[in-house]
Amino acid sequence: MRVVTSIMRVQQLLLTRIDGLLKPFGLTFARYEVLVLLSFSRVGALPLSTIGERLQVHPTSVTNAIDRLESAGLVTRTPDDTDRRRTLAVLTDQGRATLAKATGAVTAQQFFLDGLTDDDADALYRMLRGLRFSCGDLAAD
Amino acid sequence: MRVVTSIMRVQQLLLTRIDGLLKPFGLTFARYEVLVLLSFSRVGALPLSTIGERLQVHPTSVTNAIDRLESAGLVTRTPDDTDRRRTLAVLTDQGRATLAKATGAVTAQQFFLDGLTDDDADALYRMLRGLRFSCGDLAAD
DNA sequence: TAAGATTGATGGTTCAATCTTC
DNA sequence: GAAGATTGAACCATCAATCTTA
Repeated sequence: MRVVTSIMRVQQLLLTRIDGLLKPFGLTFARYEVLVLLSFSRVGALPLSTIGERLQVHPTSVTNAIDRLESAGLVTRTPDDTDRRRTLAVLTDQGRATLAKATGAVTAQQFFLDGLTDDDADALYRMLRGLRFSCGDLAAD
Repeated sequence: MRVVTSIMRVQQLLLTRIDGLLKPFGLTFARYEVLVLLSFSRVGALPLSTIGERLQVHPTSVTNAIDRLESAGLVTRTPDDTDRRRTLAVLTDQGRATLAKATGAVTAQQFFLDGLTDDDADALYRMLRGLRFSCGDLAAD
């Protein structure tokens, strides 16, 4: 049970820390993840439903994130002609540029340097992945 | 970086799962933690500021949680005579009873049985604790 | 009927500002 | 002035209900 509360605390600490790093770019971690996902899709465009599946979040969260990214000019909404129920989120040039800068700021920080070695980080990742599976998370990074 | 996103996912999965277990008792994990903390204090009463420090959350979160716990009749607010700036949250008999039932429901679940051994869980806890320290969390459970 | 997206509601967190009391 | 608690605002997450389209 103490493991559970520890995960909650660490998540909170990491989130506020990362959000602080992303704030100068007008981003939060949630929106940053969307940009990263779009940049991985080499077309730079993805249906909102796909974004929700990959990030394991509710459709409402995707709509909210895209709303704000669109307001900031980092993403545009485009109808999908093959299936007109779908809406595509398209990464703009400005979105790609700010993503590059934001990634630089995030990766410049070393969150684990003080406490963990590379081997420990790897072991930690594998245990967390095991937890995700046992909680019913089918998506593996 | 994948460790960070994994922590976020696991936290989300665990939270929705635990919240689901606590819902029949009219509780959430945040409010459950407050009740647990109060029950540990053998007087069953704690200043709101102390609750915030122990749980590492903002004063606003404590006010919010106590508001709802008080509405449910699980806690009462009492002024502190020694320092009248402070407000004491007092665990009621009903609060103690629902806490007992809720704890039974939570501990009946084994979140890690599928994926982790006891040794792994212990190693996981120690690594998470290391992360907390390197993030500036001085409170150790 | 079902899938994709949106809106409105609720609960959680934080911050900024305020009010009372030390 | 500083500490403790509260209020109002902002953001992120969920669910329930709705609307359009397959």
